[in-house]
Amino acid sequence: MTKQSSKWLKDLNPEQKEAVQIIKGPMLVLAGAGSGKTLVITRRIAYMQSKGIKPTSILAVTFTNKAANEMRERLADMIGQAAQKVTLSTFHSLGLMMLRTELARRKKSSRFVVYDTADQLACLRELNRRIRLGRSFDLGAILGRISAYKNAFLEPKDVCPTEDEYDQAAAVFYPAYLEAMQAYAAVDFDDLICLPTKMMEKSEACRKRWSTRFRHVLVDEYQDTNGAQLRMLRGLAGKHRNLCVVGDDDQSIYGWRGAEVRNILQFEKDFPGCRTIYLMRNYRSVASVLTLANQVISQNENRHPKKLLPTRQSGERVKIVVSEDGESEAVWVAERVAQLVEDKRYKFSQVAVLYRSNLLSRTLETAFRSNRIPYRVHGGQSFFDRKEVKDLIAYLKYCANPADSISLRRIINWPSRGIGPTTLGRLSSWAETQDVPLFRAVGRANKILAPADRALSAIAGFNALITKTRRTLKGGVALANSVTKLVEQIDMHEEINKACESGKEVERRWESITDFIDGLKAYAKNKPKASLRDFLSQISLNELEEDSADESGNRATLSTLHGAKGLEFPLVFIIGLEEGYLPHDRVLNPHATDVQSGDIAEERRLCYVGITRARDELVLTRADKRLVNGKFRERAPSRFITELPDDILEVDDLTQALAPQDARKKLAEIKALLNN
DNA sequence: TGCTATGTTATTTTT
DNA sequence: TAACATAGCA
Repeated sequence: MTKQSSKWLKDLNPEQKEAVQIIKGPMLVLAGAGSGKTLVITRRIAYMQSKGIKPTSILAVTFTNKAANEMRERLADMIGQAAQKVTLSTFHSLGLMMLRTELARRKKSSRFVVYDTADQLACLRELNRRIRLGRSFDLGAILGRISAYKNAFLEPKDVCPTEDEYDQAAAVFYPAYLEAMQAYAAVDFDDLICLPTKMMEKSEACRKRWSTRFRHVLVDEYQDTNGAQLRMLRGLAGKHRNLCVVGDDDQSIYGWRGAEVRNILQFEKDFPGCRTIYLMRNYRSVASVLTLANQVISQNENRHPKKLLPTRQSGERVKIVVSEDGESEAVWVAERVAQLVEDKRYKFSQVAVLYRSNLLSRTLETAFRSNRIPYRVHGGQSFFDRKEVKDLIAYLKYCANPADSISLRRIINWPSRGIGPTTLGRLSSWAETQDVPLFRAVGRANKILAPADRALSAIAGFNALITKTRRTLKGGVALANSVTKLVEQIDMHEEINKACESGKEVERRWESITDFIDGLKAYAKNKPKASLRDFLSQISLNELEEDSADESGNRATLSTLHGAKGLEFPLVFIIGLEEGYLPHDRVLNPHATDVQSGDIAEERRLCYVGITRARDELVLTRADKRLVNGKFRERAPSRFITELPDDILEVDDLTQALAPQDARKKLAEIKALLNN
């Protein structure tokens, strides 16, 4: 073995070594939480390179862009420049890249835009006007079903009729949706996986191109892949079989959006002769945390039975703190954090508070603010989801792709310029009968509307604005300038002014716009060659890095349990350990609209993921009652706690903290204080 | 056409 | 509770 190669095996345990060293053929790495998974993946790539494999022939797929960036950084620390040559991306950006490349190859236009969920819903809303099924449907539920059809590669004609009325509605919407998306020249997230996969399945030459380009494929978080992604992998790596997947069935938490745990449980069947490696030594958490984690997850069935093995000392017993209500829970956590930081036990940045639902972050934020604890909320509403930013993006999308009627509808009367529903209705029915995109009608409005129509001049103004903007939007550094101009021309500031109640609100919203333009500037500076369309797809795929300046700041993290996947913190709080949150109410009482009913096992895995984020100290909390939908409700402790052996948790019941005589004493103390 | 008031209605997780 | 939609009114 060369010196170069052995360098990448240093300080690894035997299983890790094996996972790094065997680079040919299919491999399944079952990597428990905190078992050095990222280390193994990056070392493996470095090792491959040292063995003469070209970095350009390596593809590593991760679940989120953040994970991809992180991995690239760690890889760059190891192999420097060569790290840039490795293709490291999410399934979705990989699919987009493949799609663009293939279309260019076939000399077809790649003038499409990527629709995010909000755009998809707008598209369905549009169709809903036309389709008008007897009653109103939850369009989100329909969208979920359409997504399921797509991921199963079902054509509208293949959709089997069922009794469920949502299934029936979705079957009606499905062909219309496909048609509309085609007309808008738009693709959705599912298309980014399915279209390139279909291309590979249809054309052996195409499949070969990609599987030769990527001779070695690595997939992280394999437990979160869905059926379509498996099919994509089959196309890429089915022949050369140099496919290494890494994951943990116990951390599968995206079943609700179509992830198939089955993929990881059956990998050995899908790729016979595969090597399976267990990474079960945990280097992250103290033993007490691992005991709890193992206990919680062992209640699940249908899993590879396994246990995390501690390598660190025992640590303190995990506490469960019981508060009176949600507010006192949040206050207790905030005060505790403040105390521990003041005692120099932790820095703010070492602390995370995790919860099942975003709803719970509100009270927490209030409590943190009043305790002057700096924090950042991970997840939640994204910057690009804010209304004003979305409006601005709609302008850009329309400029990039006039066929995008959804964006056109969004902006044609925003800010209001007197092009109301009546006018729009006339234009769109003309477009529909002529079977052309809406923008054609907008372009020829003077032929369609009555000559005296007051909307005509408004439309002319709108068209002029777009033409002018489009000319300047060619990309590069000029991008930010022309967006600034656009913002001035539509007088966005005034528009925001009108829409807001308070001056503070105006300030906040206006800041989003300036932030957006700043982001655009930074982007153009980084990638001077990038086009407007590149920029837009990066936004849809969440690929833009957030400002890294405040990431390094010393702040506590508030995050959903889902958002915390892959992260670790010395001190972790998990709040709301109650029936209704963990497991979530939606799982206990499924709705008729749900595509698939969730399952308790996934909720338990979510709990497990949360627990295993903690390095040194873990605190669980719950409240006896809580404000739910504006009403106080009694809350029962989570079954994930009550099903555990008694001695595993230390109970700290704040509601029982004061016996009556103590309470009287306390009261006297307070009175004395007041009298002073 | 736009605004306001009223009612309604849902409240999980996100590439 | 609060966000959102729709109907009704100016």
